[in-house]
Amino acid sequence: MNAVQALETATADACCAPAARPLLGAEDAQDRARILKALSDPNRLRLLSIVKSGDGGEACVCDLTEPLDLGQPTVSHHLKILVDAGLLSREKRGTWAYYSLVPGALEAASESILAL
Amino acid sequence: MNAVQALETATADACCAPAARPLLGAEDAQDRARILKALSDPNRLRLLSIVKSGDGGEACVCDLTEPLDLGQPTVSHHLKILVDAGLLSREKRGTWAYYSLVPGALEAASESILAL
DNA sequence: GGGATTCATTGATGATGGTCAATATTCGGG
DNA sequence: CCCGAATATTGACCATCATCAATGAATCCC
Repeated sequence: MNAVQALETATADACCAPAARPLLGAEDAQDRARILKALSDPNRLRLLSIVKSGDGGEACVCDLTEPLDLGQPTVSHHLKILVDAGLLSREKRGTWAYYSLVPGALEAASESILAL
Repeated sequence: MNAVQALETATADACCAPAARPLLGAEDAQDRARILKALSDPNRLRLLSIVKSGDGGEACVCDLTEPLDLGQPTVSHHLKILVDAGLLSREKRGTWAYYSLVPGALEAASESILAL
């Protein structure tokens, strides 16, 4: 289970609870912070933006290296962080690796802020 | 102008643009990342949660130190980060400092994720 | 099969961040 | 005016992070 999946189960649990004493539990907070940390880098935000608006909702690494003015290893590193956070999914077709948004992941992250 | 205010003007500019080449500009990305970075720590999320649910929508430092199991200087440090990010506001009454949510700030942060 | 291409991984480095102990500051009360 | 309480600030320490150069792994094409 990746980070976004953990987040969704956690927020589902919290939806009907009458807000006990520690309003936001330590574990829940850690789950949410994990996702938000992946979103807290400007280059990663731009990566998500490019992927989201890419043709077919996807983009390969070669499309992402140039507009960010970063080295290819650095871009791969950021993409890995986004995949590990459950925000992006990776599909390898031939020599190329195509990244696309995980459906609902950004909405879940957004909700984790509103539902504090 | 704090970080949330900069974020609001930036997203307002982007709302009607036909999405030029660099879909999310470097400066806009940096503004959004600044807010999200303030939200990317579990203890700060819990601080926001406690403040939001506090009596009158506010809480003083003495109410925040114990439930987080952190030292008082650390809590003050986190609160300063949240204030600088434009998420919390500080009002000193007597010896106590009361923190409260800046209206619309969480909603703006949430939107900065959805509007990638 | 060999070379070229695309991407991931490793290792290193400088910068940033979270935490605490100690100290400073500000304010109310006697 | 001085004392105690609440909070902020400073300095230090260790961990994490963003980045790059170099290398490795997988795939396609001739």
